[in-house]
Amino acid sequence: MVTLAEVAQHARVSASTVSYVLSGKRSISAGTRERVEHSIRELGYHPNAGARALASNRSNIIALMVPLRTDMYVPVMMEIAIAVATTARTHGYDVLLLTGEEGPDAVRRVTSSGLADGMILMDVELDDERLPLLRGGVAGQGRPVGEQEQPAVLIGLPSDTTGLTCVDLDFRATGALCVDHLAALGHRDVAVIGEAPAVYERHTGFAERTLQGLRSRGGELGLRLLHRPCAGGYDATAVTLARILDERPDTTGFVVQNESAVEPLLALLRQRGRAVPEDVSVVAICPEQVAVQASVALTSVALPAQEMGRRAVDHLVAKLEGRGGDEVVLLAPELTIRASSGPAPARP
Amino acid sequence: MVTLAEVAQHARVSASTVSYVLSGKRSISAGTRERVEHSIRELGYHPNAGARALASNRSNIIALMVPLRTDMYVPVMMEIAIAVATTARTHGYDVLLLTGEEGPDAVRRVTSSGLADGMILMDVELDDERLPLLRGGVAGQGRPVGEQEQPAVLIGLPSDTTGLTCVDLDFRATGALCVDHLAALGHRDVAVIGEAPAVYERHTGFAERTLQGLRSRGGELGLRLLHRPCAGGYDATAVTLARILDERPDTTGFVVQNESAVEPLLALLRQRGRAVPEDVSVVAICPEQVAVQASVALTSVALPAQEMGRRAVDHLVAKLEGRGGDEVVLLAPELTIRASSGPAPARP
DNA sequence: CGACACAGTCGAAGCGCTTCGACGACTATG
DNA sequence: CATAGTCGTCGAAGCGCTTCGACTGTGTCG
Repeated sequence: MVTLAEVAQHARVSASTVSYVLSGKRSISAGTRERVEHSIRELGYHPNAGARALASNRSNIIALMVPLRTDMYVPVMMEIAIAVATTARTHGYDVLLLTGEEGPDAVRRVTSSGLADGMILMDVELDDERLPLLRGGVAGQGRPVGEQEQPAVLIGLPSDTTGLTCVDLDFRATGALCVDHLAALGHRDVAVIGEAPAVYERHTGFAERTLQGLRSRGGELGLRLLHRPCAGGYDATAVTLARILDERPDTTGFVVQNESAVEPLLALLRQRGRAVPEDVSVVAICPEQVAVQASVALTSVALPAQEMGRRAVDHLVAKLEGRGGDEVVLLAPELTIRASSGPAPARP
Repeated sequence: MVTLAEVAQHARVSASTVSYVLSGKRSISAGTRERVEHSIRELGYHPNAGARALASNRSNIIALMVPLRTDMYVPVMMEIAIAVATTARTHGYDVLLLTGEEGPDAVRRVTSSGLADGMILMDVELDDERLPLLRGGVAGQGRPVGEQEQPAVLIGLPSDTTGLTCVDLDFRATGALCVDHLAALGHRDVAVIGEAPAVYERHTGFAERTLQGLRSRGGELGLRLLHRPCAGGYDATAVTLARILDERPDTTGFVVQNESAVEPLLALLRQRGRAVPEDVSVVAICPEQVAVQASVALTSVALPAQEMGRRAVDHLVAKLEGRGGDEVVLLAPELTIRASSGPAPARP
């Protein structure tokens, strides 16, 4: 193992000089810098992470807490995780992968052991038990003794965002956008095939916010909106669709939020002789890829997974460097019109 | 921040005693142990990771290198990653998430900075460029100067496994198992819908090995086997299926390896009036969940993602603790019969 | 032309932990 | 009863790095 001292010796300078060449925190003459850099390359030196963390009190590691359950949006999670990892690298950080399993304990462990400099949390619930540990110092509202603030960014939006930095798609606007589109095409009866019931029971923000957006805009536009949670998969979707058409036979518009209900829905509609988009229109909220690869290319609002991962890291790094404070970033949804939506059929 | 020294002071013992209580490397009297543990709890002490890594030369971190591309098997990757993370925690390790992006450099960086104690690599190619850095000391075959061995476990199987520890599903046996099943049901013309062409071009081991298994057993049993790569998604699958039925109209058995071709295939067969399983049988190689949720519950060989993640960690930890050496672990495939396969229809 | 700023370098302290050797107090052994 | 061994504890020496203050030499200004 090559150490700083060996590099220093090889370059005939002191250890501190090598350190300053590496960090750039003091000016170094061009000649010295070159000699040192040459020695570093020649010896294949890599600074020891532990020593660095100990001395500088920064680990250059970001913790990423992913949900343990794999019941939803797995590809989206993965995409976010990968975007986080690659973006972090461009800032010189590595990413530590935590699962939700440990819950708040993980936050405490990582914070107080100095394992990570900051953390990014995915799949935040509306009233997440980890939040108290993360909130910035709010005036007159100290944290429990011995707990210090951990710079953090949430991907998702809890109900109370004070002292928190959050990045998320604007799901309210997303819901509104879907409704707008269908209403503009003349649809009056719209069904919403939502996430699995468990997702609502957990009070996952995005699902509820989408619904709010759908409902409030739907109300404004005078649509008849029917929302049904759906576990996804073929059988569950079949049941959900049957119930919907039973209750509201005139339904001509569908908004689907559960990506694992998308393909089953299309197949079922086909089976029932309802052509897409001639008889019914379908708008999905799902990753681009799912929309494009579906058996009917789907009009959809994309889930900008990469963008969210990138933004989360950028904000966290800004915080770590003392720039920028708490902030809620809501990404504007974009609707892409594809082949699954069209004018509502003429009323009989 | 609470330090070891403060705990020691609080418990009225020396710092080293606290350290030994924590590590258990020397015997401690029950009374002292209790006092120390009490102080630790009371002060909310968490050892500083950097200091620990520096002094002990072990970081208690495992690096997990996931493929950058998200073109295949994303849920499987995610499941493996989560299994790795949770299993690692049970051994007292955390997991560092690396993307394939940096390639061999990431291996070098992590190795020589002491960031991680060992690594797990996913999506290994047959002749992966990272392998030379990982191979154990093979007799008479030293590593380049300055490179030291990094304890590693691969998930996947390269062509040359000398000096390597690998964990994978036995894809050869998997292929054979699929063919066996179809042959036993009387199918003579079997088509294989494989992974995307790019996967074969990269020489990803599992795809080629599955094919070998299919072909060799198919040959023994006298089947007519037709293999076609398929990018997945509806359109690509439609093209692939059309070609297959064009070339071999008598095809009654399908083996599908690309999970994103599964649902499209079922829809397309339905459309062409070929009933599953009455007219054609389908066997899939995919995660359990996909098989169960499909529009026809699929007879399948499951991809044991969790199992692979767990095993990889267990083996790596064993290595790190000096137990066990290089080894290739091939998990035996298991075929679950569901609704998508049945006796071949009588010949006209 | 002396005082002063500043760039460039060094030495040393110290980050919080592990671990080695030492040492006193006991217990077993012949 | 002397000797060896064992158990439980301590002190001190680092691990490899960052960073602070100090020092030297050069250029600048009044």
